[in-house]
Amino acid sequence: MPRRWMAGPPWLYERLHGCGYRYTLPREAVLQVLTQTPEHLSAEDIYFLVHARYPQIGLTTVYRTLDLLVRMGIVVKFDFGDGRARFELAAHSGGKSHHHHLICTLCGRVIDYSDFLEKEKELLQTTQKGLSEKYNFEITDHLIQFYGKCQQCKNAEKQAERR
Amino acid sequence: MPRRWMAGPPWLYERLHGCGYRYTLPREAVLQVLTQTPEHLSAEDIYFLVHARYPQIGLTTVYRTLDLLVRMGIVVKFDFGDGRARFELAAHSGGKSHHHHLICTLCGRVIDYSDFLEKEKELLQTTQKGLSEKYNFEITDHLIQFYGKCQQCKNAEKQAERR
DNA sequence: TCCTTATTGAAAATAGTTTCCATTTTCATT
DNA sequence: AATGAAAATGGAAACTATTTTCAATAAGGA
Repeated sequence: MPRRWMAGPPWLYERLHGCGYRYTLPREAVLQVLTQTPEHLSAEDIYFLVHARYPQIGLTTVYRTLDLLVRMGIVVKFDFGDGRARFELAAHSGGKSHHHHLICTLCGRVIDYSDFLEKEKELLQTTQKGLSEKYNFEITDHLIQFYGKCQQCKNAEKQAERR
Repeated sequence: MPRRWMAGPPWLYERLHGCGYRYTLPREAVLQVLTQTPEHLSAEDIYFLVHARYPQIGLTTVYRTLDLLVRMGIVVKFDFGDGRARFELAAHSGGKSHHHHLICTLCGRVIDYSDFLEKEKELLQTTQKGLSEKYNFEITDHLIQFYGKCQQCKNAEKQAERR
């Protein structure tokens, strides 16, 4: 039976119970933050946002909850190379639809894009098939990221040159 | 003038001096390890191998040296998601030719493969062009990795099921 | 050889994340 | 609604990879 404080996605209760997990406030609060904030939040970001509304929820629990949600496939964990993990809601759980990331190596900015995914799908299919045959390796996931210089950093560089 | 102890790649001296850096024993030792060991070594792995021959070289220096070599483009730094960086010699510096990585999410094993790179090249070109036009983002690098279950882990799973 | 400056090594600091453990909470069963 | 077993929590401490600090050392141009 749903709780009075249940304000997150209505499927969470069922989903947790289906896997033998309990429905708790921290779990709802974390998921709510991820649902309402479409950015690439770090565990600490999420902790602050959760903590603002529920000060009793600790950082440890946020980490544990994120880990659980990732294991359940509800949340996706990314590594943009700055030493801390980022989390976003999986597409099929109400998150942004399938997209990739452009990462600026100068300022760390992350740009989502969802163009050119057709080519990628092709690549994945070919590769997946070939590799599973050749190495008997079962691909379950992939990571495609592009690194470079964003518009803002390029402009800043030009400015610096003029002086 | 080359040192008596120079045993690493002969171009290292020139390369370092060309960038205003000094030619030192730790730098040579680290590069020598990377040249002789085609695996995906962590900083600590490299430290142990270097330390075996030159016990006076410290871990800090290994980190610093790797950082320098990465910045110079001689070494490539990877992140396979296990919390520590891995290093390999860049293809144009005598390392393995261009390849990608299959990462087993169960045992952490990393398999190099260099098939299916044509499709990837196509993808990169299309994407690079499109993104630089649309977002004014200058792509300088990319990361493509596949995750899944390796043959050994699949077999182990089957074994476990039989019991 | 001398001298400036880059480089080094050891120890301490840092940062993100995980573990420990006593307490609290969930929820199936009374 | 009360009970109790097991799961979940929070805070502190631990842990791990990496970085910084700083005094001592070494490189290499003069």
